[in-house]
Amino acid sequence: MIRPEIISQSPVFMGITEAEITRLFQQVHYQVKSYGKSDILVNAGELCDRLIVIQEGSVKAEMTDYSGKTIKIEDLEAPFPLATAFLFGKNNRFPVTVVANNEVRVVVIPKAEFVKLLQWNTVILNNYLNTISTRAQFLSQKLKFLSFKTIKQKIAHYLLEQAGDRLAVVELPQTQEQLAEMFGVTRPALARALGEMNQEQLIEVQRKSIRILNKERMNQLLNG
Amino acid sequence: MIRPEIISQSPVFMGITEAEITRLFQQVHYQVKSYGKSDILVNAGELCDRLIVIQEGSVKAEMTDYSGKTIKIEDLEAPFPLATAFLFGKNNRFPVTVVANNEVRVVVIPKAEFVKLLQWNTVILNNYLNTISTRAQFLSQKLKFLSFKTIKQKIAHYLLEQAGDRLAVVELPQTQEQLAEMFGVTRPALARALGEMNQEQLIEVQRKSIRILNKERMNQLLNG
DNA sequence: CTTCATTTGTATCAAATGTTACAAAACTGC
DNA sequence: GCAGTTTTGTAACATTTGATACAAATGAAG
Repeated sequence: MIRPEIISQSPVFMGITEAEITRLFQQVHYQVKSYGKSDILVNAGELCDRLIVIQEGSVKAEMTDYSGKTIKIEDLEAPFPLATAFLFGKNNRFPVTVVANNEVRVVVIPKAEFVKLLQWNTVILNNYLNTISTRAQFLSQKLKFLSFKTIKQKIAHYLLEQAGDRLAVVELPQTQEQLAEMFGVTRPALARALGEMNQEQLIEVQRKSIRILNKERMNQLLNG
Repeated sequence: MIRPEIISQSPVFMGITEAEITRLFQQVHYQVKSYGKSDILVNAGELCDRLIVIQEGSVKAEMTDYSGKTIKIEDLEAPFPLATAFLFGKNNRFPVTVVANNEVRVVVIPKAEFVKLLQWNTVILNNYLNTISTRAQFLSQKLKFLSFKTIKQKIAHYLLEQAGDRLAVVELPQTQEQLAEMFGVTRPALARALGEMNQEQLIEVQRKSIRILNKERMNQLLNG
């Protein structure tokens, strides 16, 4: 029923041999469920009391707004787990409705059984802790980034972070277009801000190559 | 050395009897360390490979900016744990420097030992998972809120959330001043946005009482 | 009711950014 | 080198919001 060769590729079960997975799953209760295209796997608001791992096919997560319209949030495919971030915590309800994109087969492990796996197997425990911790760290980073109001602040933060303690020339690894999207601003606005910082002798812009001229004043931008 | 009556109040060890805590701590390696006022417990950037629980006193978390100036981030006191969010995950380094505010005594549990505790004791495991999951959910919420660009969007989101499926009149539980701060905008800007939405027949504002007139168009604000 | 403090509504101006458009520069494949 | 595409620089204008100020409305205390 379960396919260890796929499960073992899932972030939560990574690093576990197929044999070990087979053995572990013999000792917990779980279900393998199949869905056809457009079937609903999970309704938004439903209690998240089980871990769902996609074994075959792909699903999409949709969010329903207050007027009832649905918006697609993301696609997930085998071997990824669903909503690892909502198995625990205060508000452990699915924030999204999950719909099958095609023929889908999933493994459903009740929360209590999954806790057993976490306690039995250090690798699974570490994998799971790493997964949600990494997510929290990612969100935290993103939040910090958004806390900077002006574009110049975002640029300053980004450049100082990229530069670290090393040399003062930062090579942009992306186009300004992509950077602008990361910053959540328009491309001309980003170019304008870069241009102004250039004039203010904060940085020296030469296409993708940016030299930091004044770390001190860059910081003042961020704090004072 | 450890004080079970304090540790048992810590979020991670909540729900465990003092006797059980004493027993558990006999089976893991840990240290109790003391610090004087202004001593540094942890330097930013240091590997976060241990759980630190404050047993007595209080500490402050400071962040050092790129020019070397330090900014206070938050205060933490007994019986709270330090940096639970950074024990696991990809980037498990302390993001802040931790400094003692006064005479401080902490319990330090190496990561590997803490993993043992998680595997031995379901309550600790659940507490810890709940702690970091709740944090991730909180961050996720906050991020969603910040993703709304205009003040009107923030108002629409807030009102629709408050209203839920129930009646269409929302009583503001705070002053506009406080609401404005929550939204990260100035008070006059909030009042202006409310006034405009009033004119546009989206809502009917009467001081702290706001009636939602058109849910459909409120949603259009959020999405399209 | 009167007086004072708080809260709310409104106006004006400046700053920052979005929107749109276009040209210059750099890159790509030939 | 050349033609076409992508990327970048720049401009003009509209929109949104911040900053500041002040008046009107409300609420609280006497």
